[in-house]
Amino acid sequence: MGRRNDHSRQEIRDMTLKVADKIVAKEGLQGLSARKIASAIGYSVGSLYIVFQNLDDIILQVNARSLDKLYTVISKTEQQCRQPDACLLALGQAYLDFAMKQPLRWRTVFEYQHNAEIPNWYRKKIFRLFKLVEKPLLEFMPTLEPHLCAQTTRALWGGVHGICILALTGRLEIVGADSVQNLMELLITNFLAGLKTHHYD
Amino acid sequence: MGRRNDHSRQEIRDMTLKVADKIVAKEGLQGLSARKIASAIGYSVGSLYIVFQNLDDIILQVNARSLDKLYTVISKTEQQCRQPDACLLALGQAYLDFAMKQPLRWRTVFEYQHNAEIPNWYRKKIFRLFKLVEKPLLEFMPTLEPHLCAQTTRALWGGVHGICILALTGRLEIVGADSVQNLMELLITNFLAGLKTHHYD
DNA sequence: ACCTGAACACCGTTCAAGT
DNA sequence: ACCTGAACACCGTTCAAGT
Repeated sequence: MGRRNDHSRQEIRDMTLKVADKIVAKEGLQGLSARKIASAIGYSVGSLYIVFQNLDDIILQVNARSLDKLYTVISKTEQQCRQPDACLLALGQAYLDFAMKQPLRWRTVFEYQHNAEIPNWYRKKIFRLFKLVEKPLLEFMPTLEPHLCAQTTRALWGGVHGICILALTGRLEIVGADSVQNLMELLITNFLAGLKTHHYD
Repeated sequence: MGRRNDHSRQEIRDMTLKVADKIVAKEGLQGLSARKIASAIGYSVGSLYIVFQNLDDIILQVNARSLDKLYTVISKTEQQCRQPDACLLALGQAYLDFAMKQPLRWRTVFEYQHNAEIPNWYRKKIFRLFKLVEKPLLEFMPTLEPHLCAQTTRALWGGVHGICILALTGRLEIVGADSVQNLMELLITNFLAGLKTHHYD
């Protein structure tokens, strides 16, 4: 056995990630295994460990692709709206929409606990997402100092995220919430209305 | 082998849950396995499946105990405060505090995806928690109709929950949030201030 | 009747061995 | 040099067989 040279290392990487991405999207983290990926790309399990460090590494790459998809959706939303408060609401709804349409992909991004440290190129993908929210928030509250603006954005994101994850994991259903979109609107509009009452000068 | 009769079924149940609860608290879901529980209680794996349906069943029981612990903490908090807005903030902080002190237990409650349907006795444990939040919220907004009060409570819970889960999974750190408690206060106080601006009559 | 533990169908990861 | 697949140490769940 051995010595096929059918594909370059880069080609094996690409095939692996394509297959892993598909499995995560269709079956989630639970459905992903090194053996399954290997058989799908026509190589042995061992080969994966030549090209990637481990499964953790592969999942990080898949999650990076998911963040890119999310960025595409979120930045389109940000470009389409004018008024800052409507924009923030639309961004929250777009985040929810992405989570609902790609539930397994989205959950993998947030539920998988990476063992290795998160590399900088990955962190950058997160930060540029935040910038898309900080911008309309600053328009909404022009006197907000940068640091408070950043923290307020993170608080709002936390809230929006919580409603998404509870919806996806069926917890909102259990609890008798009638519409996720409704809860999202309640959270965002009340939060923004509350922010306005401060009118920092 | 077989026929020991050292313990009644109920005793085996109790031992199992005690051990499972300890493992979940110390090692989380990942550390929990039927084989590990079995060896800890001195019975074979097969015995667990005589007394419980499967691991799913065992985890549900463990999560029920966690909800009881949470209820104890939350109800104490609710009793100690007078002003409704301060109370709601304190409840959010108590929820966060529980999550931070029992991270693995708390995460198991929310991250484990049960295969079987959630039984009614378990749902009741959730509803009585909500009542502890709906009460001060109604005091804060006395004119809120019951249904909107329930939905508003769920929206606020979603928000609070999101900040907790992002904190526990290290996502807030990655994102450069400086203090979870800070974010929690930002979220709750702004949400409540926003609610007040509606003054439904 | 009660309990066991081998069996089945899986895991992630490694590394000696084959071409 | 490149790749394999058996090996190791695990999984959840079942069920024939032993006392």
